[in-house]
Amino acid sequence: MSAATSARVRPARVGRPNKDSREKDAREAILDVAEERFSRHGFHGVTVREVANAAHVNTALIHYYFGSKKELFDAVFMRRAEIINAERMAAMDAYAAAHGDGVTVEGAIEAFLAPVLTRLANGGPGWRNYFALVGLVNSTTAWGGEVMTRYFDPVIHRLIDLIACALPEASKEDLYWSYNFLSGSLTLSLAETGRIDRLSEGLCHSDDVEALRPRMIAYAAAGFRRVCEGK
Amino acid sequence: MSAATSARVRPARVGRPNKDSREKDAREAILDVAEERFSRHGFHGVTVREVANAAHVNTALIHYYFGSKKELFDAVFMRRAEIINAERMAAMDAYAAAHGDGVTVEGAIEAFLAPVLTRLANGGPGWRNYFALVGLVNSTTAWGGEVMTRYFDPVIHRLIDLIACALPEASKEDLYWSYNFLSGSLTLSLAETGRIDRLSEGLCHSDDVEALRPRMIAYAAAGFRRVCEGK
DNA sequence: CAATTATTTATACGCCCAATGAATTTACTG
DNA sequence: CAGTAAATTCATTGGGCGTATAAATAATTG
Repeated sequence: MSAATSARVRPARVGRPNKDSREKDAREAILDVAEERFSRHGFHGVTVREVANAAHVNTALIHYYFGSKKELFDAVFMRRAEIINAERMAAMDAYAAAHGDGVTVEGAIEAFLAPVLTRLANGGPGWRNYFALVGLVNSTTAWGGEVMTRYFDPVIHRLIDLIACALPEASKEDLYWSYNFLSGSLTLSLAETGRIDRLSEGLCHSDDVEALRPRMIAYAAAGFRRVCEGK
Repeated sequence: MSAATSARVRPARVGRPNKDSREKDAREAILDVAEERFSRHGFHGVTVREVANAAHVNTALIHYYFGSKKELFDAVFMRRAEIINAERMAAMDAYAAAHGDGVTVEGAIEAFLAPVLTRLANGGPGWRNYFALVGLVNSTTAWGGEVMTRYFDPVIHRLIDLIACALPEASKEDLYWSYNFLSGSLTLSLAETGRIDRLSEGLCHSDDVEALRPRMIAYAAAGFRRVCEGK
């Protein structure tokens, strides 16, 4: 189906487990390295040779598993998207079920953010790299919007529906624009460019999730209210 | 000083004015095309050949004027940064002078945003491309934070000082985090990924500055207040 | 243990990249 | 109108790119 002739879909765990006692699959090692590189330099700033070397595998192995560089990128993007989307859906469903009629803007946003912030804080470097990649893709003019739409729209519509319950007077336009502002704030925080560290001369740190979390929720909730209630 | 041996700094306008009666300098044409391409595909997603062809110029001419691809990128980034920075500084100075003791969060943010939003709405495609490029760079992990710091820090500190007048109780941390959220919202809007168009199924448009402006100001001001006043 | 299948490596192809330096064309200057 | 300097082109260099193919190696299966 895909571009190249091969691109195997990981058969049932056969073949030798890897020469030098590497604990993970070669396939997973490739994904990890690619994730880290793509998140820092973007799709075009990374070469498949570079990924192969850093993962200690042969270049051809990447094409054996993924078919092409583009398909490798997609595999990186998809791997954790499915996990985090399921977690966010569950968190919002649980919040809605628990509060039914009395949902608040703050509660909805917190449910929407919690899985991401938890993974960001405790998920290890893989998850941090992944979120930085999402932040980068989200701002990429050429194909960023399209990719984000494909992977993340359902979760976002769930959030907007939830907030619409808390703000029944809100217009669709106001809700979408407000979400766009929230999205920008979030993805810049995820990108971890070290910008706030430099700007604040060391007072704040991009990786300080505990400082980020309450401020992000308060800021976004207040913004939604003001835009959507007009007061 | 720079990488290549040459990289001329535009001498006094000599030489032939350009074969096929082109009105602009070749140099400006190169900058315009590079701006557009870099803003869509990032530094590594663009080749100097591609820029040369689109600008109807020989590849070597780019190296004649700019020395290297990296220096071309820097020239693109700097060209409009100086203009917009001066305008923003002037706008905030004027606002501070006019309101002295009675500055508000809304007023400060409006002064900070006004020159950008005006250029975005009425500055033509060059300015739109430029702002999209800023949006992309701002989210680029590898060197984005550093580049933004170098070019835009003074304006931002001016804004934060102004808001600090309106919110004298605010802590530095709260101000910096809030600014970071504002910055994310703004640069995502500038990036014009078409995301909000797709998300809203055509209801909202990324290039609708008149819809963006009042919502952006209201959202950010409310966020600042809530985070910095804690109420 | 032979046959098979999955994994990994070695090697190479064809293409395009950024960058150079010399040659050439154009316009200005005295 | 010759001389000079800027602008532009041409031809080339060396290297890295993504991808393809086939051989070699290792584990599984009958």
